[in-house]
Amino acid sequence: MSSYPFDEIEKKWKVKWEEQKLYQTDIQNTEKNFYCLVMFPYPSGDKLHIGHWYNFGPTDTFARFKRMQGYNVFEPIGYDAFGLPAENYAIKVGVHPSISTSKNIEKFREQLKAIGAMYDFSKEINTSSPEYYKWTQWFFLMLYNKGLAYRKKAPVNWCPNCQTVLANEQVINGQCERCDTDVTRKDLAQWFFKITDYAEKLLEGHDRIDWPEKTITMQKNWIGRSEGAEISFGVDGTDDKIDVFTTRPDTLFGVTYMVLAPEHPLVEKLTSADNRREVEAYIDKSRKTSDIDRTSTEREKTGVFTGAYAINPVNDEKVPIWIADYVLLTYGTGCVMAVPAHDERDFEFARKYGLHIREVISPNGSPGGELEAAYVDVGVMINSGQFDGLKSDEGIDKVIDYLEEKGAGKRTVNYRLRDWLISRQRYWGAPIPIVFCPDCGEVPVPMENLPVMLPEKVEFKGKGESPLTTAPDFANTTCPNCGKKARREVDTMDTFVCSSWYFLRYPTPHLDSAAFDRENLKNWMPVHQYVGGAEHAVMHLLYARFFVKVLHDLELIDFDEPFQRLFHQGVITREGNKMSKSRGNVVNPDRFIDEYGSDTFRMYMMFMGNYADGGDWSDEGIVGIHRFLNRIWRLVEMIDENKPAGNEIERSKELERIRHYTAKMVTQGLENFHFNTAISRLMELVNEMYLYIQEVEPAEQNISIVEDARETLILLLAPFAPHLSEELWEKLGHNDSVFNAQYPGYDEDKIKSDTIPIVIQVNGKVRENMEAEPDTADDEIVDRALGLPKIQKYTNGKKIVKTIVVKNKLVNLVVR
RNA sequence: GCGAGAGUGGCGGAAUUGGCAGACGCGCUAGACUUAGGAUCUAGUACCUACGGGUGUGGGGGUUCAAGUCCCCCCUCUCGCACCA
Repeated sequence: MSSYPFDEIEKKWKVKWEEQKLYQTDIQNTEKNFYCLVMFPYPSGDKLHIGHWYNFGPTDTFARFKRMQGYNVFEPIGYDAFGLPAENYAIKVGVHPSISTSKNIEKFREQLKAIGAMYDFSKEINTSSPEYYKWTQWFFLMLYNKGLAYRKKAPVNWCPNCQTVLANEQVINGQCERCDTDVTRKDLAQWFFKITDYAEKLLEGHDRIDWPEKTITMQKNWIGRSEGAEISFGVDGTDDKIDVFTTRPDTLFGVTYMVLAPEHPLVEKLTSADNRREVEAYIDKSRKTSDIDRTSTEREKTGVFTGAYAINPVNDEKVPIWIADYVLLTYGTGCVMAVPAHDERDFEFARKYGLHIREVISPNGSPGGELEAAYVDVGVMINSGQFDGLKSDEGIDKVIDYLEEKGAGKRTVNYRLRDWLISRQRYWGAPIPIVFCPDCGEVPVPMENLPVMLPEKVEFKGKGESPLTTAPDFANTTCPNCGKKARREVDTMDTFVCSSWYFLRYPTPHLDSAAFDRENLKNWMPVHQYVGGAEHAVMHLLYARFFVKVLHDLELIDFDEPFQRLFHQGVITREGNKMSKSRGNVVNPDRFIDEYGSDTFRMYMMFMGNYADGGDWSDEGIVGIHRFLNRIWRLVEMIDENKPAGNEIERSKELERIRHYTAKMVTQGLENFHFNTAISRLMELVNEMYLYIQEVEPAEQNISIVEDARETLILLLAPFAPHLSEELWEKLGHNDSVFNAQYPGYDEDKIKSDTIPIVIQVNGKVRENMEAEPDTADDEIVDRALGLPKIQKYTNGKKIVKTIVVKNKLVNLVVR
């Protein structure tokens, strides 16, 4: 295929842009700033894959568009460089993570440059550099000092493959988010961030950000706010209390038994001698059951009786206390009051074990006899003492009021969200700046001693203990408080901690007096446009919001949401299948960049389909875009070689109309990330220009319209195909970069044509078309339509019962 | 199981305050140019047709002058949640 010299052009402009420092953003600028951000990559040993390109290429097109619209655009890039692959590589091959990581970053940087994006490489970030992780540690201490970081022993998620603990968010369907290994439980002392304190603020902020509805819903569900009451049950024959959380206090009179999670601390104490063996066997069994099995809704519920009884505070009734593994220790108080008549799970359980079922909510106010299934909807309270006859939804409040009066319960809000477990038993992460002193206990490393440097010399064994234990110089230290011998914390931080604040660092990546520059961030934050994968909805995107809200509460920043507008790119498939190494259907970008150039490659990705939906890659499809760019290249040449020299008006009208229409549609398309249709409109403009220069002799061609169309085309193309457009712009005689040029506007009046095609239907079927002037009166349109021979064929001898006119669009004649 | 989204030519995909279904591209067909062309330019391309038309947006019903678009039922796929008391 003959081709424009893309190789030469792309090389030429990459060098020129770098020489001119075209993309170094003036960070001190205060007006019309635009912060356009992509989720920074993990620099793996592999090259940039197509998913990176799909995230970065189209986003750069958007950023360039904003720049040409006159914004001072900041488009930074960096490396989320701490993480497991580098460490696993060290275990396998013996290359130190710091070496492999810096090598990978070098490679990545070269690849990123191939995209031809406006990255300001002078603002690059590397989360694994001490210059950066010093401030990650500072964040830890800040949270620690505010009581938002704490250490506690708890049953935690353990990935046997990664040999480390995981946060709840990082367990997907009972499997490790990274490697899909089944996660197990371990009792370990671990560090947590108190994100639960921010549940309410995280929910409130959702109303003020322009994010995909789906992502907001996922966060809301993850936080899982529910309103209800905490109710205190006595334990028969003891002074113990069992607190339960319920959203249905209106069903309190229907409680016929209680269920505790098997791991609940009270179980040991409550269990009677007669039941002990059975209870212990059950606890043992449920410990061995994996979480995936335990939380499967398919599985039949099991449980055992403890031999103890609880006292219902509203009616002093004695009800048996059971344990069952469908009750989760981690939600609410770890126990539930069971109301089998009005809860499906309790109903199933009661049926199986022959427990009593008492109806207390009736659909119509009268008892319904034996229930076939749990009735969970609103109804009228019955068998509920003084509350009988109340509508159950009103009863909720009344019952809580009564309990509060009696001191047996209170109104509460419960959340599904758990605190964020941030410690990891791995080497390649930011060390947690804490020292354990035999006398002083847990002591934070003083801020001025940061960073706590990762030791170089450690053993990589992958044994489930932090490799930092193998560095005596690191692990053994002195207490910052009393100076005695002490031990350092050897766990490192979850890499999601590093990525929770990187966007604050980009404008001032080398600042050594603070993590970020508060005054400067006033000009840049919140990020105006953030683009990245949807898989981070309840991980990175929730953590980053948490960090920003904490900083805002501490009055260290002046905004409380990090990302104003968020967009998730879709996933690229091949022949309808996800790309994966195991399938062997991965597209290697390099091959296509060699063959067609990076302009073609990035533009084809945008043309494949809707950006939010992803698209299906086709080795053949890409030639369409390559042809299109060639067609533009030739078009510009052809116009140069046969210069228009006339001013004809008739034929050029349509060209002029399309030029303005295209500018409008491309502008709107880019604003909304509709790259694919924007490119289609550009193609239409090119097609029309070809027709014009072929149908009209150069001597007749309207100079100003052709020149304007050509210039507009290049300007509109520039965000999509930056190298080619820059070259063509230069060819047109411009000295300055096309990216310093102004984005073309359009004239609405010129988009309107003199006549509009009107569709004529008879009984809803299209029978004829005609041209009419815009806004022609309805009567006239109908008269003209009735006069057309083809229409008369359908109306002759028939009665017109109704006429519908849609202005400037169609006429429908209903005949009988 | 629950929730959300999607299903349109041979292919990727356009078009939803209801108003010509299939923009744009791939592929295919024809013509032009050409020594040649897997380059380029132009035109055509949903299906059926006794050439009058008729039928078509996963399937079946409905509302309407008019339905890919709205309503009801069903099928398939994708994503999210999965005993959250």
